[in-house]
Amino acid sequence: MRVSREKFAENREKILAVAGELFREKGFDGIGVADIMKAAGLTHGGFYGHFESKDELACEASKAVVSRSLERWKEVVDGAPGEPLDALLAHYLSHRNVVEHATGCVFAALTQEVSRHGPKMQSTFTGGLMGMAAILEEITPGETPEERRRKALVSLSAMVGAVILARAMDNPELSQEFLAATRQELTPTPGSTKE
Amino acid sequence: MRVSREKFAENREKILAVAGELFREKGFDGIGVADIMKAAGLTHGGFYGHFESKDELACEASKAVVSRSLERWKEVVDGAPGEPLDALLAHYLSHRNVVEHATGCVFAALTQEVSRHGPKMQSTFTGGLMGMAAILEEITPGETPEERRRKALVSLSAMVGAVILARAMDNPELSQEFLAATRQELTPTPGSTKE
DNA sequence: ATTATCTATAGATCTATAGATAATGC
DNA sequence: ATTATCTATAGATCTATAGATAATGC
Repeated sequence: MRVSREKFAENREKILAVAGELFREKGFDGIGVADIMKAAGLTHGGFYGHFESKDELACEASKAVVSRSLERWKEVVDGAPGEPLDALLAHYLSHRNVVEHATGCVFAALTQEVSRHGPKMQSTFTGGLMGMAAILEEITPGETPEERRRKALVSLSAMVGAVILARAMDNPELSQEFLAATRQELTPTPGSTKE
Repeated sequence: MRVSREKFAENREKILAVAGELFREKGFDGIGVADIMKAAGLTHGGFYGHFESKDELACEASKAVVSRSLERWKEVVDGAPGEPLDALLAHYLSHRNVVEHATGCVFAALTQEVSRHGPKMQSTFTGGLMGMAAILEEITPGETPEERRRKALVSLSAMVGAVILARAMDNPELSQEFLAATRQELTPTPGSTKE
């Protein structure tokens, strides 16, 4: 039951896409190769023609999702009608990003597992997070580059942290409170350089 | 090879202590019952005399670690020579908390897995995080209770977020930069109510 | 007699591979 | 002939249990 070269490449992309969602939803250790392949509409055994191991899939799928996430941030910032930082905060600190684990922020879903998965995974996440920090630096007010860099790292920590904590809450009001508080505190006061 | 009532209780505590460390180090799905029992110096089969299931152990071990973590925060705040918030930031945003996963902050280690482990686990983490937010509220400057509550939730998000992101970095300088930036930005400017 | 622990194992699940199958592309 | 996928399975690991063992505590 061989398929064409083109279909082969298509199947690989499908596996990556499905894995990107299932890993975010259930964690790297929470989903197996067989179930990923089933979700992709393929058989378990076919997997090893595409990837050497589950670990390689985890790295490739993460790289793809991190990369797409960074592009999305750039789109939001570039397409913002008003203040880019306001648009980014509204985009990221959303109800959707709290409840939709499979398609939500990869950093809010998988960062805690990264240090357990070796240097390749760490460098993928480091690259992604530094890309996001660079975007924040550009749109964050501050008197010096150092101050903007500092605020960018703290905003990034607070944004990802707020979504992670919001996801752990046992009631939606508290989740919402984390989002609203973070959005308000990270929004610069107009007419003031000091936050 | 029965042991005394007292030793039985001691064994249970040992299992909880060892599980608390191994879960933080390897994640709930990254360590098995057999290895936890071996680390506690007991046999695999003996486990089910102490706990009904691995899930019950995960809940009990989390509850214990969360509770101890909250007590530690209170100690740090109550025993601070100067500003309590400075002491808490120094305590939490430390190199130790980035590299020592097994004995470091349980929220920085396991929060992302909480939503996948049912309502009992969620309520344990919610309770712990709300306790920490309450401590922060008391020591955070602000003109109204609402402002202090808001700042407490954002500080908590930024603190936990910074440690989580610092742990994912592939080089120690960036880890340190997350800690230093967060510590500096969350420290209130003296003589100003507005941060 | 009760009970905490141990040995041994059932049954499920997971990663990875071997060999068969069948369609592609030279 | 090559190669992408499928079926089937090996081998490891994991949770949970059954039954034996031996020390405690009435």
